[in-house]
Amino acid sequence: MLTNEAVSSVRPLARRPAHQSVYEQLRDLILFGELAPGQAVTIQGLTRDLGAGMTPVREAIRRMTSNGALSMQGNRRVIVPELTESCIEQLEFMRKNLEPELAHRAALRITPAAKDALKACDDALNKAIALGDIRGYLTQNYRFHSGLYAAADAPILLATTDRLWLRFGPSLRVVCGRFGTANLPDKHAELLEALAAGDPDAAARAVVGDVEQGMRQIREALRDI
Amino acid sequence: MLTNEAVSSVRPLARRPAHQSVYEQLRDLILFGELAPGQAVTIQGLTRDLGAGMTPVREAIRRMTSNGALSMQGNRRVIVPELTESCIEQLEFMRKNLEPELAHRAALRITPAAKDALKACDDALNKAIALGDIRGYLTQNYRFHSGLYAAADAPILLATTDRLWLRFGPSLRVVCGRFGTANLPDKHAELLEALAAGDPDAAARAVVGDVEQGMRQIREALRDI
DNA sequence: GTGCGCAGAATATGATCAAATTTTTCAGAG
DNA sequence: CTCTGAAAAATTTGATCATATTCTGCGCAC
Repeated sequence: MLTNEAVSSVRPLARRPAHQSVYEQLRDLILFGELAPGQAVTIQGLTRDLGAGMTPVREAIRRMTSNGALSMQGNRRVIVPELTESCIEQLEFMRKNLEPELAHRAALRITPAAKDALKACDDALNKAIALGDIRGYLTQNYRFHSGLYAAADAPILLATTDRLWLRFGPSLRVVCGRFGTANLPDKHAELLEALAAGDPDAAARAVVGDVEQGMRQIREALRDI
Repeated sequence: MLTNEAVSSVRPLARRPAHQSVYEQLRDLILFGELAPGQAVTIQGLTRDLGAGMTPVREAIRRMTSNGALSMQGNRRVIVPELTESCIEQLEFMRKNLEPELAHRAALRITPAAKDALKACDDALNKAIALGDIRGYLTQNYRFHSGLYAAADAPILLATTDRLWLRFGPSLRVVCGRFGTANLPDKHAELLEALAAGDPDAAARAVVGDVEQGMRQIREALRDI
């Protein structure tokens, strides 16, 4: 999604700034469950792990705290926040307001090429599920939703939704560790059919179902821990 | 334990980090229309204006771009974004989803002391209107809404709403410059009555009205320019 | 119109200072 | 003698700055 960020395709030869690259690496760490909820994130740790200088790392951490994806304690430590029941409820409320709307708008505008890309993404997702590849599942699932919502041409809704995903990203690994990736009934097929039929309302309904299913699994996984 | 308490109470002026202070100053500049849409924001300009070092300023700017309150161009310039019609539509959609919900929740939980504070805030707001004090009007209006929503005890919804306000903040000065502050029919009184009556639905309706009114004025003001 | 510096701004580094945490030390009670 | 717990040293980490480097935009010669 990355709507706030510079579009590299405008100038593909320009060397990307380090802070940008660090930010994206940190984003992936959070989004795909490489960082555990409650874990401390230190500047010097990231400079070591990512091989970057201190300033770019600081900026990336600041951006992430601003996104709510990291939280700064009263003492100046930064941790990956743990989701409370209240957080989950708020995230579900917002997701159910935003993502169906994005799907609805996307269904009205999506190009055939983008539909094909989504289909390919869903195939890769199913393959990852079959292989028990959690990282692959999380990556493709994000790319699927991200690709769909990008077609809505609504950058502010998109950026806001992205931030929500960053909030529950760290908990997804826990969910997958608990349930595996096998028993997830697939709302994506329903969504792809709605897109093929050009039915925005059906697309929105499919996304509502996907969101409800996802948040229910997060809730249950965190309740058991 | 006791020694730690003693030490921290002896020194109640816990020095706030500069980057935090700079961020808050920058936030106020944006929120209360001190920065015009389209205006360039430079690091060195802010270091001069705010008397801060470069690192804290850089971090504050990064946080703001991450909030969508500033936008970084492909080249490494940072500007205050101008609202398009599409942006306004998205902002209105989100505000009408979020702010009535916050008001509803706040009405269920707000304490009498907080109600009094809101009333005082509304009085100050009306006084600012009477004096034609635009800065005071913007400040009190933000404090009124912010104070109400804080009572909802929903930090994620609150943070998201705050970011929306940052997006249209720079355009408010234009609105006030065009219309003055006199002809704003007051939804706040309606809201205060709903709070006094303990009627969450009425509070939510009042906020819907306030949002519609505010966004309509932004739309009209920007259309005329 | 194209290419070449030049000024200015942004990026990034490492040093330095300050704060917090962890480890060590040590006195005294049991 | 050992164990406990708090004070103090040591270490880790964060915050800030000065400075070097890189990039962009613009003027100017050709």
